[in-house]
Amino acid sequence: MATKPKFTAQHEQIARIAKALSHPARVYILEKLNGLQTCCTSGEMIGDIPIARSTLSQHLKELKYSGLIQGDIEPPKIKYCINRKNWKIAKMILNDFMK
Amino acid sequence: MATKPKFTAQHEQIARIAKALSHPARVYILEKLNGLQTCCTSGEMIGDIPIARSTLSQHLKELKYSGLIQGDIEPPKIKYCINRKNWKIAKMILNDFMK
DNA sequence: AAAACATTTCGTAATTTTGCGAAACATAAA
DNA sequence: TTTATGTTTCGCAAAATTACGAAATGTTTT
Repeated sequence: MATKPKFTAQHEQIARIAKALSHPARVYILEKLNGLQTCCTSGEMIGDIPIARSTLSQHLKELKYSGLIQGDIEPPKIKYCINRKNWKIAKMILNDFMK
Repeated sequence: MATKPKFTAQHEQIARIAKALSHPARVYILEKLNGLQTCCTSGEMIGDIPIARSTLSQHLKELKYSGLIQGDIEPPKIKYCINRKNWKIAKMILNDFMK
């Protein structure tokens, strides 16, 4: 019996991770938070990229939703950091896929 | 003088590669062509995924445009293969980014 | 020349993404 | 309590993505 095929959960997971990395602003954010080993406020990021504050905020929200970053509130600022656990998982999944 | 920042070429390159991987149909195609070490026609792929032939064709076109795959015409079929050179480059760039 | 085959292109629609400025929110300082 | 600071949410618009079926393309077989 020919059942209707679906995308596999694995393919969807890889696609979701890739999507998080699919915009230069998000690549910049992730690189800054991961590469420089620091947490960082949106105010410290906005000077480096050609988008409005509200747009940056949207990208941060998306990355938070993806689980790759997290935001720690330190009034009146919000310090964004890499979520090390999920970053490691994403790294393994992508590296394995690109083998 | 405060000049308007731009996204860097590197950030844009990473984003472009990630975008190619950001849809489950394209993940499936790349996995099939790379993982199974074979070339493959669109007719051989269509049975495995829940999209129309014309939509699959669009995704193939996008992957061709990204440089990650290539299509060799063998009338009346078209055999799609991984572009090993570009795949290797993409792999290095992504792995380095995810370090 | 007609029919069959494999695939793409076209036209179009629905949805998602990206972007901005204005307004709102929350906290701290004056 | 007003003002200042840092950031997000809202409302909206423009652009890009995803999707489909129908028609077109190019090739081989009959």
